[in-house]
Amino acid sequence: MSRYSAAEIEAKWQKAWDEAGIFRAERSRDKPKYYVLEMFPYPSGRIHMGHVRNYTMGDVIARYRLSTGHSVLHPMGWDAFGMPAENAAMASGGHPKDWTYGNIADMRGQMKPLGLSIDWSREFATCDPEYYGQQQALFIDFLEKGLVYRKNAVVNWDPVDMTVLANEQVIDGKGWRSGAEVEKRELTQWFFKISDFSEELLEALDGLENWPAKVRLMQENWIGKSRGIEIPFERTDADDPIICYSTRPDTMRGASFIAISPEHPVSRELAKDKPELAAFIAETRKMDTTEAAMEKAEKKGIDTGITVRHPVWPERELPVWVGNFVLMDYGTGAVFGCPAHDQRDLDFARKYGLEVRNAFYLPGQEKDVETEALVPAKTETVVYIDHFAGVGEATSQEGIDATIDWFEEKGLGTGQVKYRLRDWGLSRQRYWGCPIPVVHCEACGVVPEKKENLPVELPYDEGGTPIDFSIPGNPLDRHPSWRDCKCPSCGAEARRETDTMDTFVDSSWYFARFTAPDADTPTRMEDAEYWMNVDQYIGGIEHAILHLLYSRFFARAMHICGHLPEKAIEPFDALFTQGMVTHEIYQTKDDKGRPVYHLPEDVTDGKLADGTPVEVIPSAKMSKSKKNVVDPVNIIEAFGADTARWFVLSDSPPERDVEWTAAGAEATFKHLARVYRIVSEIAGDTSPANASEDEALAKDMHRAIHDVTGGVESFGFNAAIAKLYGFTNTLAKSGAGAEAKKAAAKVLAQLMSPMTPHLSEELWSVLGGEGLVAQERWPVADEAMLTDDNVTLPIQVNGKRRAEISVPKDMDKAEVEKVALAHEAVARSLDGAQPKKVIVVPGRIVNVVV
RNA sequence: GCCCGCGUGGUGGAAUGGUAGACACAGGAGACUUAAAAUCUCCAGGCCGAAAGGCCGUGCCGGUUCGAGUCCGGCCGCGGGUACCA
Repeated sequence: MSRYSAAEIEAKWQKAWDEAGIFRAERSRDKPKYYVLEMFPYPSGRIHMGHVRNYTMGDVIARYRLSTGHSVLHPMGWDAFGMPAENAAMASGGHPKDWTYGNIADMRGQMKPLGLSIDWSREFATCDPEYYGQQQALFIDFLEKGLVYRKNAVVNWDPVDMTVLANEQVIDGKGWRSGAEVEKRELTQWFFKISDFSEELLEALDGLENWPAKVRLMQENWIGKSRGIEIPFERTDADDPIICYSTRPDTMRGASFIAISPEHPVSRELAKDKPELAAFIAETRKMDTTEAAMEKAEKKGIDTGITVRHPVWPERELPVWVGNFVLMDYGTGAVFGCPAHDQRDLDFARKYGLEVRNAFYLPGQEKDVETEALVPAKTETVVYIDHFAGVGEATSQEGIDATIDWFEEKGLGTGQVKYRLRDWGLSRQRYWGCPIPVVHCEACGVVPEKKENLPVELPYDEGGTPIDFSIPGNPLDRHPSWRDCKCPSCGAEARRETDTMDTFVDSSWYFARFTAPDADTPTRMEDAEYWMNVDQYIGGIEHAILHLLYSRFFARAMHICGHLPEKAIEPFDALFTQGMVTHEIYQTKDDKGRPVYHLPEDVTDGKLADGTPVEVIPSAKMSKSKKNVVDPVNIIEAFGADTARWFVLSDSPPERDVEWTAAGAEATFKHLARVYRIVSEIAGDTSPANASEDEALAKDMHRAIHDVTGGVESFGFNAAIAKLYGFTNTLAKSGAGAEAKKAAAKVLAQLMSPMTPHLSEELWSVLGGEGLVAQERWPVADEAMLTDDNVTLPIQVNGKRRAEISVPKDMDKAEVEKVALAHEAVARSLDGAQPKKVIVVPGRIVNVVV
């Protein structure tokens, strides 16, 4: 008997699968299809444990479906455009294209030893001109259907580097490289009309039954449907009213000011003659553009000096303020402030000495708001104070509805349904992305490139001179031979659009492209018809909103343009969001108390070489800066892919984070070596049959089939693996005859095969199995073998467990009650008291209530 | 700030509202061995107790229920997202 050599076994079986070509996805008339997809990786250059976990989970599903007789599509590609490639080129010379394709080759090389059941013939990268050319064709189709348009929008502008910054590149309001204070700048940019689909994207969430409820809820909140009202407030100094939007118009009595956005036309107009207002607006332009920064920033405002009339009590004049917290993008860019019923308004009012006036009280608590705003839930009952529509005691929702009705009847306002979801700005002022295929012509305006001229390919150099990425800004802007072109419509001199597309565009339709990666149109209908939808999509929870929402929009838009069948407008039938892989970090503090991280190999017995004690912090997200990255390549070299695969599946439920531990990996290897040993022994066993032992083993085997199958189908991989440990232990100790043991061992090899495919092939062949276990039909549990004649019932007295009885499984309730009450431990704990009630849950529990 | 999660032994975790701690790691005891490694067997939530057994226990406080890790309300801590990181 030889010992378990992962390296040998894994190379051998990967070659066998390759030669048999069993993972090539083929359309089949007589097999059901199954499309399993993991979110494709960004080619950073190294695979990490998170990738191993993600792709192993997908592989378990893909291999399981292969063995249940499906025609499986399990592809892999690269989300290859993006900032890091440009940053690398900026930092160390070189070209984003070379950097990216080099990384792809490296990562493919690191990934292949994992033994994933991927159809590599379908591989593509989003930076392949064949891919982004089709994306440009989609853009032109979207343009034709009115799904894309141009408007102005603000970006982060670095005034020193003269370049647009991503939010990530803005640190504490300053440019990450220049350190200059970042400004907002307005540019004309392209937008997808995703907001036209707000209602549809919201409603369709209900149908996504196999998505996590939390993801659907996050998307629902993101789309943010609200019913409110637009109310014009008459200006005392001018004709045009200021229209405010409110979802809580029932608080109207408490309105004490109105606040408008710094971008509001009225703000701009008034700023012309008011330098201090202009200065305030300029100041707000220095803020981060992120929502988090805006919300957390101190709420500031400035009195414009103008006033408006309260729409219900026109004698009340309300001051108009410009507030840095009012968003121009949402509603009308103007709100009325009701300090008594909104904490932010209250803080604002206290700061600037504005009036605080209640619109309602809580029943029986008639007191005015002082430091804490009274913000009732919509279902909560309040007592309105001289409500104009005569509402007294009512829930807030009733108050809101009555208010909206009253305003509409009087013609003082218009009920409105609004969505928080904004249109998707796709323009990026960067090189390494998909060029937006339009041309700007002085005579014809914005003209789409002709489809026969696609792809509009990124220039690699400029007339043989390499592009210089060390100069900040978009190199396409200073690339005349690419930028200057002829108008596709009139042929006059024109300028190519130099903005490229957001990388979210690339990842919004790749799943569709995988169904026909060689097609000379974005998709090929017959392939899309066969393979769509993705039956199981797997990826990180960090994509719960943007990527998934954009993909849902894209699928709809592609359907409208005839690139996807109607059934594919919700492209992902089932979604699973997996957790991260974490690892402990080794930390000391420098003399200023800042953390310093250390590599594991520099730490011995909790100390550095110089004796400094090191603090060990568990469960930190793996990152280079924290020096806690475990490279899967090292693990595969030391223990083999099967060990890495088994470990990332075994130690935590898939939706939760898993902590990588060296000890855990070693223990996994020992376990796999043990299975190899046990099965090798069984293969040479000749013991005679033993009826009762054979029967007992068979029962355990069917139980294992049942539990492992259930685990694999419901993403209970860790639970499935626990069952496999149990079944291995039973098999090792079983006194059954050789035939029964061999049968059980073959089933063990099959049940393990989605997780440890190489070892399973080896076990299968050692046991004399024919062909590849990867192609073997998945075993089916015999229901009759799963039940026992007797059940063990715990007996509780007042909810505390006191005894246990074993009774026939079909014994009737009265009989069970009798047996339970007769139990000595129950009698002791009753201590002569008469039970008030006895609850018997058949097959579950008995509870005696005293 | 706002939205969404998560919190169970020394550790990772298991548990359709029904015996909390399956399975595994680390640990302890033993077998085998000249010895070590490897392997095998057994023990193991905490406290009290010789044992039988008892009490406590799923982040904290409260509620619903015959029964709550699980459902509801309120806190605390951690994580993800927050529209130009992918």
